[in-house]
Amino acid sequence: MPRASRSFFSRYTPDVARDLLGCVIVRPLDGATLRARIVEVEAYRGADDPASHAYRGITKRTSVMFGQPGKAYVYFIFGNHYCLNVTTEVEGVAGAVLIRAAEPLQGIEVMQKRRGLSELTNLMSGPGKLTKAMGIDATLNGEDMVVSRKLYLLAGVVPKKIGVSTRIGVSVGVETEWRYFEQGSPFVSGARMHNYRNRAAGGRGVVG
DNA sequence: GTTCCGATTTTCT
DNA sequence: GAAAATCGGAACA
Repeated sequence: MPRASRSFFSRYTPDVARDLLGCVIVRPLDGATLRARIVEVEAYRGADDPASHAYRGITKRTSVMFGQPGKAYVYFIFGNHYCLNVTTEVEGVAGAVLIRAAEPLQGIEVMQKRRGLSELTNLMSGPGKLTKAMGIDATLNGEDMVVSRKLYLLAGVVPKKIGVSTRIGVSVGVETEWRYFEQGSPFVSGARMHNYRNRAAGGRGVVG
């Protein structure tokens, strides 16, 4: 499979998010090549999306979201965790897709060692877990995934059954259903029950 | 099984 | 100074 191209990312963010399902993250690390298939994502935009970091415009942190599409946007959260996004939309327009969960494919022993546990369904079932398993941190912020050798994406086949729901862990923009996941996959984020309870109960629809 | 809670630090107001 | 696109562990049932 070829890499996802610049034009793939240079589109309306929710569309890119949905099409990223089934794509493969590649991360050479510790003498191995880690690979994982994306099963859960969320879209974030700009001025029209109060849940987005870019809602209030360009800052030092969000400048990557306004730049060229196809770049890694990595940020640090809650004192412990990194989250991996890929930028979208044409240059000058804010957008990014948060990679929330993936299915381990290759380099599994390295991931297990990094995470300190062996259960496959718990290795990358959440944005913080995924970055820890793949050794992704702030040094990769701004990395161009269209050409990088450290971190990139291979085009994949979008799953037949895609679930849609509201985004997890946000306190504003809670009614916007921009979370997409492979329905029935055991690798999606278990996401605390209380995150779903008053919302979309794990998704309600099939799109695509 | 579910629910609650604290860690820890960057970024922006 | 407050909030944050989270996680793992502890408590309880």
